[in-house]
Amino acid sequence: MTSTGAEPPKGDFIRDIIDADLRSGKHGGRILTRFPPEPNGYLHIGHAKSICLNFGIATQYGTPCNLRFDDTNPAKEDVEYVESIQRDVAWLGFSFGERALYASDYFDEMYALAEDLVREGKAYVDHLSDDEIKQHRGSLSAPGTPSPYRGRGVEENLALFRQMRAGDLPDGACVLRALIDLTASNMKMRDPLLYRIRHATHDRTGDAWPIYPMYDYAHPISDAIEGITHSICTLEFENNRELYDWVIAETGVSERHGLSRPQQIEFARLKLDYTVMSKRKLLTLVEDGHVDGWDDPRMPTIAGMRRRGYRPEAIRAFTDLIGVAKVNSVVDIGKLEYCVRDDLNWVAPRVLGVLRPLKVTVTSWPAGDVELLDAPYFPADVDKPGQRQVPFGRTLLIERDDFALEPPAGYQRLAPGRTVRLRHGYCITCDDVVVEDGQVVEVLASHVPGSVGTTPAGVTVAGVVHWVSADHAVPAEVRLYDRLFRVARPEESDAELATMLNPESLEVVAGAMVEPALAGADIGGRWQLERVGYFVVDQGSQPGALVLNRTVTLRDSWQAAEPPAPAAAAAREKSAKALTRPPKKSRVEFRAEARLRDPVLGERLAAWPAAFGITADEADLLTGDRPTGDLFLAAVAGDHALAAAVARWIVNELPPALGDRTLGESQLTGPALGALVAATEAGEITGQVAKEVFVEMVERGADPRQVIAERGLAQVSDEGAIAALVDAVLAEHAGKVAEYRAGKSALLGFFVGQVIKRSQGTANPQVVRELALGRLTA
RNA sequence: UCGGGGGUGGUGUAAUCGGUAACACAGCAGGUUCUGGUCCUGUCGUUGGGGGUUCGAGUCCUCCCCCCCGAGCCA
Repeated sequence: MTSTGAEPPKGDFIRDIIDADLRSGKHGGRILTRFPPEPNGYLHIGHAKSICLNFGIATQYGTPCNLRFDDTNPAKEDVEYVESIQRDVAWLGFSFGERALYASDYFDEMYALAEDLVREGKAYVDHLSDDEIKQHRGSLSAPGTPSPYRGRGVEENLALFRQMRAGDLPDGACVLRALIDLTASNMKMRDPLLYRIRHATHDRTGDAWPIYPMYDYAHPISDAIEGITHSICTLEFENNRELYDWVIAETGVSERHGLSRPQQIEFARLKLDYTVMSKRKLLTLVEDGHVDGWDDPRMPTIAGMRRRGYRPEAIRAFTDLIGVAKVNSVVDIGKLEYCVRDDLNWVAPRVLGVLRPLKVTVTSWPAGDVELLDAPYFPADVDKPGQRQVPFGRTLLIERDDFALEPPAGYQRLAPGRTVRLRHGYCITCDDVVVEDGQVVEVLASHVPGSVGTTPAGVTVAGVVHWVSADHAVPAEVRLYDRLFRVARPEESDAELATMLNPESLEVVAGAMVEPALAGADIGGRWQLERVGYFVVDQGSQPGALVLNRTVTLRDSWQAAEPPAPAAAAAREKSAKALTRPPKKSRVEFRAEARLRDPVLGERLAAWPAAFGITADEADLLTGDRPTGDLFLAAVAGDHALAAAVARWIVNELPPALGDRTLGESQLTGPALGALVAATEAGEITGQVAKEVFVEMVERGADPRQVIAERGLAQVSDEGAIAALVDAVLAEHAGKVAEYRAGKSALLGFFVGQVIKRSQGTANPQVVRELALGRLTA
């Protein structure tokens, strides 16, 4: 059993970063996250992922998580949304302190900081129109050109900005732009807009502001003011990170508040099969009447899922299940459904209800007689108390699908002459049927006396079916929901949204009959109709007019054979963008150009393969710049016998050891490298030790011979010494030895690794391998 | 190299330093069962491709391929 979400959250790359920051004391040991929705729509399952991430981290590290509305664009935002968002976050099970926060609370400080930027010459007022600004921004491959207003003096800029703020200027008259770099390859850095004029009434600040900050300005400042440490957002903001850092650095906002600077971290947003996630498309569905509002049970909104009967526990379990990463991916909706079933299984009482009734007359049962049968609300494996009584009489209703005149192979239900168990009741045998217009309209059956709770000897039941007593059952309207779209990836298609909708996403069943226990069911109550599915009592349900929404079907391994999974149908066409993308210049070409500029490099490329016995590929890599080649020459010195090995070291081991450093910044010298390679080639040290020493040579100019001598790193090839280590390791891992002998030969690497580790890397790996192999096969 | 980010079974996510490719979903085959539910068991994957370094590569080097994001006064 799983469910209840008591398991510790899985680790992910974001938590790894946080743990590392905690260890290094980067934020003075503080952790603070935030969830920053714009109140311009309802929250959906994708937001739930972000909410569970941010609030989940907060819970895990024992810190708060801020709910902050990014309310910087009054034209699009509405209080209806801020209310729904707070309701949804709370429903998901998270609290956000005393109250929600608002970016608009920081408008004063944002403005003051912007004035400072102007004063420092880091921002200017631009009068270009939006079209002109676009033109001047250049393109992905062409640099931008300065606006004629870019060189304006500080005083003039300040006066103009104050006019903007005072409301003296009409919408669109001008904007405040950061003065950064119009040639930046990151378009976000080409003098981004900071403020625009909007004479609009804001839900919270009213008419106090005729100007509003842009996201790229407001967001980092809001984070910094609140002391957010890890500002988690989705992948499409990767390009914004440079600007995020610029705003925080240039305004000095963190320092002004005595706080560490927040770090933006991006993760892949959630995509789900058979639905759409963009607010615009969801809004279209609502506005065009394809669904019944934001909380339509087919909607992927939190409100929709709530009305569908999902519990927050299931949604949290789902977000745990799918994890967090930087890879764009599409989660199949079956995983969500799995989580919902796995959750409901433990909490939903079982009752009987028939969607499409077929009349059964128990001819052996006296008319008017009613027996009350005890029926537990939960099966034994759920182990929860509670039971009710279900009335049994002469006239019953069973599911139309549970009777077949000609049962197909494997059919475990009622058919002429067959006996089935009525769940919690008697076994009945079909004796005859009444047919009208080719349709079976009634089954005539006889009950097996004494078959309640036990199956009498000699009776063979074909299966168990659900039923209700016709005289006692309660009518219900049952709404069967299915996936909203019939195509797996509607958002990747150019087709009209409406044409991709699943016409069977909602089927209203009018004539359903459920057992009397459901008559007074509370709104929001979750039930399992046995063998049918999980249901929730709809908010529109009334006494005498019961309405049930199907939350999710039961897993059905019987019908599963019918609908084949259309997995392959989701084949994607190459994107138009990818087709027009210009080919990238490769590193080969880059090195070739360097050699064109510097003839010496070209000469080296031509001469070295023959001169030193190295491959053409190695020569290519060695001759892309001077320092690399110089290092090679210095290391080889006069000893050409070492040349090939030196080349391999420089090609394969130098880049990772260097990391972000350039060769010039490292402490590595040619003679030292030559000595290391010589020692390695001579078998004085193992390759592993050599790599470790190499790192120290790069980092602090260590002398290889000295390090080897001082630390006793000489290679050990003595079989006796190694054998002792091998035996010790094998003895310690007797279980794995058995696995190895049972055929798991990949374990050899594990044993070798253990022995080498134990020898501090000095054991001759070939000898270790041979000895280990010998012992294991002995 | 326009810049940035990615590529592990059908799906999602893992894999300390280079040392057993793991967990879950789905699928398939069984078992248990008064729900064709639950539960249990088994089964299915060598990491986008080539080359290289290494005793050993998902992990390091290299070449190639593919995908995503970026030119809103949206967020």
